[in-house]
Amino acid sequence: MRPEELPEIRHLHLFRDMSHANFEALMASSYAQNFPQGLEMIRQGDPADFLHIVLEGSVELFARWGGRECTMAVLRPVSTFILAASIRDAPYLMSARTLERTRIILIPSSDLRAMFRRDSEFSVSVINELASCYRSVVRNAKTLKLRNSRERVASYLLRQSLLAGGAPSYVLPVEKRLLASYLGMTAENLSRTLRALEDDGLKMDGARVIITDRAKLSALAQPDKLIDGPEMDSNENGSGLPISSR
Amino acid sequence: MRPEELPEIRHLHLFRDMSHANFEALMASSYAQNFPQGLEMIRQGDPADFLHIVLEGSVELFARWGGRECTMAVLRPVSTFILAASIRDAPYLMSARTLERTRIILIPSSDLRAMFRRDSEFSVSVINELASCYRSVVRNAKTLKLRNSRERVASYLLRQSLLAGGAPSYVLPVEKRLLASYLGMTAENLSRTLRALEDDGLKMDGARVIITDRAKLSALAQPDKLIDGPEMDSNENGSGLPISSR
DNA sequence: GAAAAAACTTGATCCAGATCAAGATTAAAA
DNA sequence: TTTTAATCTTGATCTGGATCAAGTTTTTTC
Repeated sequence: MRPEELPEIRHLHLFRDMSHANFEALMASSYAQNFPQGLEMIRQGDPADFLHIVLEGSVELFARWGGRECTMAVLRPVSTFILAASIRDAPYLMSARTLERTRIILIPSSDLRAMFRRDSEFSVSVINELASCYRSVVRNAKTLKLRNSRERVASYLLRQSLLAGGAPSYVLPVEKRLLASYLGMTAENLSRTLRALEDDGLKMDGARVIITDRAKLSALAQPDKLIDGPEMDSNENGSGLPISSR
Repeated sequence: MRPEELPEIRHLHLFRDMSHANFEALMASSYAQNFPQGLEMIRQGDPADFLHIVLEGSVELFARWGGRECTMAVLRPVSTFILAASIRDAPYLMSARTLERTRIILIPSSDLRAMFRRDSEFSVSVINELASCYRSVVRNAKTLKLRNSRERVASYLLRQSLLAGGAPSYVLPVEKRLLASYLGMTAENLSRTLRALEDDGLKMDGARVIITDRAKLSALAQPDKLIDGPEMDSNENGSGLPISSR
């Protein structure tokens, strides 16, 4: 692990409150690994031996069942993932693959578990992190059950715009194919939906999103604090396509 | 709060490992309340001032958006709910209403937060509980995104059968109307789907489920450990219709 | 126990979104 | 660059599940 990487990790909510010594100890048992693009580094069902941290690149969390597959989240630096499984010492519920060349830190789950038993500051951080992640997934489930696909698309685009500082124009952070799967629809249907939204204040130019009439788009998306956030605690994000580091 | 109730609460994973004194302290600041049937005791968006525990009766967690509404979980004694919101000191993401006359214990969130900062045994329990809940919701999201409604119904029925000790026949623990909403479908469609499953090893008699050909039904449901459980740790359940106490 | 109000079922119809099938773009590889 | 392989778009069609509309059964209330 490179020395300049430590502060980046330390800066995460999960680690910023623990003692220096304990942080060092945890990092000492961890190691970095570089993965090429498109590598399935975690297979659902495998034992969760490591907590993962993306340092560079990006990672897709996805789930498989039968022959089907769907995107559950995309993670970008710097964020942790697969925390709950590491803690429960249980099998991964999701698989993970790199979307590009990606650098990952691996923290042995057993060290992690030992650490929060020892460091009560850290255990509080773990609690907060897990609670945030939980709320993220609940939000996600709400969107899936309460909104139709057009509403999911519109609210996603508005949320992204907020994350881009309220900018009326920005570039999609992921391929449309992937976004479609994340939003629970087919790529074809996303394409059509984006086109249809041109009557409602949206313009697409390739991967560029241009919000031409925010009021109109909002009327359709009906963004809701209890689904789309933001969560008060600035940039937690738990796990959502909502890109951004946490 | 009645004295005979304390052991029931103490028995929950969340509380069984903390010191006697701390448990007593937490209970001292808590109080019980009885709600009539059909009362909306929690409204999404309200500040999460209390951790709730169902002692008697049953509670539906549901979400609203726009005019729509959907069931997210049903809780039965003895289980806690709305833990993550209490911890984050954040607004409830879901509403809750009683399905019958229900007795609830309310633990002030601030006391809860103070306690896990003080009692490290307790903080470990909170971590485990949250991690379990998280995994439950992820499972739920997987079912919603990967299975169609017939598959969700079939796998739900098989899961319930397992919870009933593998019995080939049991009574649905909730109204069909509610089950339908939980499974992300309309009541009409659930009705038709149950009927259609008669070709696949299922027989309904009112609220009674009779699995006439488990192999056939399983072939259709393709039950999966990573979606349908069980989670190793015996009866966690986080939040799912899967009834059962935790 | 009768009346009223739910929950449930069944049928007819409709529609959002999936699937199938080509093209059109864009990106990656040679 | 040229070639090759993705992703993305668009159109045509199909279908799972929603919606609408009665009935029927069960539960609740008086």
